[in-house]
Amino acid sequence: MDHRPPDHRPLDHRLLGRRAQQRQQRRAQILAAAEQVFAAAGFEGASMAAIAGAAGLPKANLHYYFGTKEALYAALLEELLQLWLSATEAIRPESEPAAALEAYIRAKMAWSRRRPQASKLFANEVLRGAPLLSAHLAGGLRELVEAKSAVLRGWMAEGRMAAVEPRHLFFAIWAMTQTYADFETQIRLVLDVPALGEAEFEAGVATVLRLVLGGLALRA
Amino acid sequence: MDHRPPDHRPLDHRLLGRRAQQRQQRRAQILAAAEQVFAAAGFEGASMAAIAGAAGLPKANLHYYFGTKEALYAALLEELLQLWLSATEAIRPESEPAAALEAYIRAKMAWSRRRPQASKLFANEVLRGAPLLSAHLAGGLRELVEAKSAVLRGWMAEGRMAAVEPRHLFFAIWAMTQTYADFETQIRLVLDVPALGEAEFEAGVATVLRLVLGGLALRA
DNA sequence: GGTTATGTTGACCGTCCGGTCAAGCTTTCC
DNA sequence: GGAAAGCTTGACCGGACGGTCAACATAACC
Repeated sequence: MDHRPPDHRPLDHRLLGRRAQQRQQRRAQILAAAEQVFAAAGFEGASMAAIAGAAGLPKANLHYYFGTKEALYAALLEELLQLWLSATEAIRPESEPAAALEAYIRAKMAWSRRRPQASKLFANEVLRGAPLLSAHLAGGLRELVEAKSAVLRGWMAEGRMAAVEPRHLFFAIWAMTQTYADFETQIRLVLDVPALGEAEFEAGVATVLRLVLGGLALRA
Repeated sequence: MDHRPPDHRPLDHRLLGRRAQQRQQRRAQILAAAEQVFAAAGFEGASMAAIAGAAGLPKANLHYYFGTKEALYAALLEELLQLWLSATEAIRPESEPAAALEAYIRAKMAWSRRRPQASKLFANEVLRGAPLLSAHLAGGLRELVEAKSAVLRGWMAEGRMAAVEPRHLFFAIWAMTQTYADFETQIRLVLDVPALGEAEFEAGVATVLRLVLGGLALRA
């Protein structure tokens, strides 16, 4: 039945990697399902059975790959934190302040639009006191904020933007942009629309840009 | 042993109300404990046994007063929603825009400082899609936002503040102020302080005021 | 081809949780 | 004083959940 030629390449990397490849695909499959279920139900509310169902795999298989529910959750969070941190790239000393902040705000808003579950998951974890993430928040995130705050302080010293406490400015931008993912339900109900679409995100971007750029005297 | 004089006032309201009084006190006692536990662990993560322990009562007693866990949670949410809504009182047509918005922002910030658990509880519910609150959000909250948005639109038409979409302005203010309660863990870790105190909230108020008032051209 | 390492899976287990209940206690009312 | 109504509580129940395991399947290696 099988007419493929015999394989004479026992050391071929494509063959050697077959298991590793499947292994990676399974992990990604489980993580994707876990993101949906954890975001919708929270850590406690989500069940391994529900995640297994969403992934189309038996429950015991998840335990084979990740050991425990908590380890699966932690793996997911670490993956998402990388995304979270990467959005600050626009803020560099040689950039124009207004353009850099606008790019940053647009990037965060786009993330809220495209990956709302990821944002919700993150919010949930922080809301609970970040039991699995506090080390990363106190480490990598803090360092990043310090570095980017130094850039903003430089711009302030040069008179290129109003003087504010940069870290609180970040808190404000994070809050305003992530609210369109985390509090999507509330925004949807207040606006009386079935779902947040292009128009709502455009209005959100416009509002956040006006407050941040206007508040920092970056636009007349 | 008991030398108190016999009670000749069978119709006295103070006596008639004794049970009702105790009943109300028990309810408040349970609700206060529930607020702590639900905020710390979320709806699914909280157990009736934990709430009972925090309240210093046997678990069966909670069920006597509230029936089910969900009913207890719903009773708590309704109570908190009233607090939430009452903060908008500062925004009235005859007020000065800058003063009204400043009072509103300070009120919301004060609430984040004094009742962080309540804010977290609310955030948790909305994050989950507001299964028990969507009716109130689509009803009372929406009406209130519409009414207050009309006030802001009036000010804009009179040229007393910059023209923005008022509902999105509310989303931004809610997000920025509540983040000091909901994301307190993250803010604490980034700022590298053991707890958010007077100084941190002052800096937060200053930042939010600058963005909102500056963004709306209400201060030079 | 045979042996070993790696994956897969249904069945099972101990624990915890929301909720119930019956028995007893306290207040109210006559 | 005594009956009725309301409140308190320890003990219990069924179900769901995280996690384990042994048996089996597949791929890798010699």
